[in-house]
Formats: sequence, C-alpha cells, structure tokens
Amino acid sequence: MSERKIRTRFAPSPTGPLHMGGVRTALYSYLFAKKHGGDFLLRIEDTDQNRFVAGAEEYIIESLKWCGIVADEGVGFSDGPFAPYRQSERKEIYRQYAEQLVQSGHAYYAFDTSEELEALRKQAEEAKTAFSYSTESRMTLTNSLTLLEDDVSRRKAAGEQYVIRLKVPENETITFTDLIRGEVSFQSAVVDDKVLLKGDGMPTYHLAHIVDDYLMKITHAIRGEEWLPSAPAHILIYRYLGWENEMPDYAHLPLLLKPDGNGKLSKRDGDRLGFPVFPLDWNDPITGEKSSGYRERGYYPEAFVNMLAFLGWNPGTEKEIFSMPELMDAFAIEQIQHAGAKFDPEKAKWFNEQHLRSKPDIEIANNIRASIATEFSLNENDAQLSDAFLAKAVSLLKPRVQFENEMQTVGSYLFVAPTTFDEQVISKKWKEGCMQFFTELEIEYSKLNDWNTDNCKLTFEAVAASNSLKPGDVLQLFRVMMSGQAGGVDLFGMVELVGAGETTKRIETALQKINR
RNA sequence: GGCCCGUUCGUCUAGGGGUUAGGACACCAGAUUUUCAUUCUGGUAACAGGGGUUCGAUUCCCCUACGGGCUACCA
Repeated sequence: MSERKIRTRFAPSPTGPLHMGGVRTALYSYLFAKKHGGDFLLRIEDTDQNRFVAGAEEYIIESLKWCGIVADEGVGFSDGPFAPYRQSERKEIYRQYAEQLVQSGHAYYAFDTSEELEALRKQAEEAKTAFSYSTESRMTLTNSLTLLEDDVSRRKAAGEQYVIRLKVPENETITFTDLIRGEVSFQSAVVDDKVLLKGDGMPTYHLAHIVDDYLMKITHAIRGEEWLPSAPAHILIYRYLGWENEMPDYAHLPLLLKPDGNGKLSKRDGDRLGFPVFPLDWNDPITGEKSSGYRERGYYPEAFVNMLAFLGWNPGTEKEIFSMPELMDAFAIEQIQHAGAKFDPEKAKWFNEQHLRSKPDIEIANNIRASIATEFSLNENDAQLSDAFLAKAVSLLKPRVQFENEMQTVGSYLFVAPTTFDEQVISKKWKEGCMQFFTELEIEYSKLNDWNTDNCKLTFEAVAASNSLKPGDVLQLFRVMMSGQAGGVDLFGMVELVGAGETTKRIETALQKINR
C-alpha cells in the first residue's frame, strides 16, 4: 500500500454551513496529502435528501477556497478521473455492491418499517435497555433471514420498501490500527447491523464512503472522532467486499470543544461568547438565521488556518506562526493530539495579530484603502489615500490593532481632524504660557523646511525651552489638539504624516476652541 | 445503560523512566514610552486519584474517577 500515491479526501454533507471543526478536518487531510506529494479531493456526500440545505455546497467550496485549501479533484474544483464527485450523482453505483454483499451472505434485506423499529426502541428504553438491530435481535425481525425466500421475492416484486443491512458476525474481535490512536478493537457483538442501502435506494454513509474511497483510490481517510464507533462496521464492509488490501488507513481526529464547560463546540457557543464558529457568514435560507464568519470578522485566512492547525496539532518545536506551505512541510499525523481541544477565541485573535504584524504595510494599505475612502468620504485624489500616506498610517497603527479593519476606528484622527477635544487633559494641563507656546509653535511649524518626525520634535522642544516649559508640560495638550484624544499613535509620527498644513490648522482650530 | 476514546499550568501544548516539567495565550508586576499600545524583564500556575512494575515513575501496566463521542432508513 505504501507504493500507492497518497490520496485523501474531505467528504462533507451539505446540510448547512461548514463548521470550523470541519474546516480543520479538511485542512489536516489537505496538509497530509500535500506533505506527501499526494492528491486531495472534495467529495460531496449528499445521500440524505431530507437534510439537504440550499447553498450549503457552495458555502463549503467557497470556505475551502478562502482558506487556501485547494482540491486537486472534486465538486467546485476540477473534475478528475473519478467524476462525478457528488454522491447523489453516483447513486447507481452503490446498489450493486450492496447486492453483492447480499449474494455473498454478508448482508440481507430487511422489511421492518421505521415505525416498527421506533416502537421497539421506545419499548426498550422504557425497560431501561437499548434496542439494536443486531445479531441478538435480527432473527426476531422481518428480514430475508427470517422470511421464506418466496416471501422475500413476493414482497420485493410487490414494491414493498426494504433496506439492505450488513450482517455482522456474532463473535469476532475486529481490530484495526488508527493512525492517531494505534490499535483499537471491538467485539462484533456490539456493532449493529448497519443499513447499507436505504428504502429510497440511496446508500448510507457507511456504504457510500467505502465504495467511493475504494473507487477513488483513497489511501488515508481522515475524519472526526464521532466515526470511531462505526469503524468496525466499515472494516467489515471492506473485508466482505474483498477490498481489505486496498482499505485506506483511518485517522480519527479529536473533537473541537467549547471554550468553557464541556462538550463539543457548537454554533450556540459562538453566539453566546461572541466569536464565529464558521469560516464565512451564513444566512440560513430556511430559518433566516444569520451566523457570522471569520472572514467577515476580519480574520486573514492564513491566520484562521494557522490557528485551526494548532488546535490539536503542533510541530513539536516552539514556532507557532506558520504559512500554508510551512504547515504542509511540518505536518505530521503522529503529532496530532488524542484528546479534544478547547477552542480559545483569545488565542485566535492573537494569531491574526501576528499575521498582521508580519504583513508589509503597503499590502495592508491596499486592503483598507476602499473602506477608508468610504468611511471618511475621501476620493482617489485625496492625499490620505496615496500609497505613501496609507502605508505610513498603517505602520503607525499596526502595533495597536489585531485586525486591519480596526485601523479606521482606532486611527480615525489620522484621516480626519478631530472635532472634540479631551476636556480632562485640557483642564488639567492648560496653564499660563500655553497660549503663547502654541501660537509660537504654529509659526515655527509653518516655517519649518524639512518636515519630518525628528525636526518636528526638535522644533517642539526648542519652542518649549524658549517659553521656559518642559516638553512634558505641553506634549499631552499637543496630542489632544492633533487627535482629540489622550492616547494614540506616536505623536510626532502623526505630525509628520498629516503634514505641516494640517498640523498648523489643527493647532489653530484647537486654540480657538480652548480660548472660548 | 452499553461500547469506544481520552485525561500535563485556567486554555493550547512540549516532554517522556532519573528534567529546576519547557513554550504560547490569558493574567499579574517591573522597565522603557509624553499617553495608550508596542517592546523588554520577571512572576503566579500543571503531570486526575489509587495500586502495581522498577533502584527510580508525570512517562509503562491495571483499576477508579472524571470528561467526551457513539448507540437513526443523519452524516
């Protein structure tokens, strides 16, 4: 099996927006394939027509693309040699394998209705036991094991609905090696006779994923831990179909847990604690409910992916900031954690902050230009939108934000003059001589030839000295005049940025206001 | 209930028979900074419990506890 080309897949079902846990599963499958020079494909498992949600498939594809997870084959990407990649379009393929299993005695037809089974379950529950369609109960139920052959044919001919169930052996130990957990074994007695083919002719996940993985030459099936209990049934199906040698290696990923308390991460937690649970915004077409996404929240896809990768995996070194190619290189399935990982929204922000810091100013400037223009009603000829101005503004703002979309709020005063001034600072700091000082400063600034941070600062200090003031006496006031606020970016950096004209104008405006 | 998986600072984790049990987030303190932020330095804080095995267990084994998952003609 080791000579085979590595092929992994992500196989979501389009029943709603893709959860971040799902994205992580896709990411790990992708990284694993790429690490080993293999293929990664996207297969849509839409065998449950009742749970189909319009737009979900597109959402999944768009999410993966936003994250930079590119499938070599699959729905929404390029068709490969195993198309179609949507299970509903492969419906005809599955029945023959189910029938093959019946022929070989490893599966059987069952005619029990959902209502009958439901009643049995309820009954069992009341008796404080559990009903399962399995070795112990199948001989008491309505199926081709208990019915006469004629009866079975008659029922089928009459169009009676039936399912095909796996006939699990009575007393076997089923063992397989999970890539993450090592050897895992189950007693066959506890695995139930899973439905392989449903009454509507669609396969269940159990049959469909195996047939497709086999046909699509998947070598490694990476999926969530919730599948571990049904893995023995899957092993059996491979065995009975005669594909055991081609069976992919399974890896069951630990779950993503809610930040507080216990249990797996759900949409509710995001709403409750105020963080996104989905990669992109999602508007539910039926309920009209809106869910926010990382993309719209302002996360960089690289940061989102980096954060996700570290939820349950780490490279074993102290490096934490990784790009996608670096992740591909470092990824190792053995380094995946066994226990579930609680999601920490604070650390997620930190990842974004780190990626923001490492981005070139000009790149960020280009990203925010349009929204800055809208926010401050600027047009393309305004100096504030120039590369030089914006990049410098970004460099000033960068250490103060975690997201680039915060810049326009945090640094509004770089783009537009303040209209109000922090009264507290003024009343505390304003004293005799200040008026004289700022009047002189305005004059000196208007005469300053080489306008830059250092010269502005030097001039400021010189004027202060000639007025017998310490810089500290008037610095705070100057900041308030420039920004309206007590805090903010580097003062003389801001002065240099907005320029001589704007600086003297702001001094003058502030002076008039204070004088009143 | 049954079956399966899991358990190192509050959180994400490194480590792995002999370590001062390391890092990151968060938090706290100090330094720098005209302010806030940044940055720097330092700090609080963990091997679930009990039995083995061993000269020695956080590390290996067993049990218990706790947590999680599954137990559909859903995936």
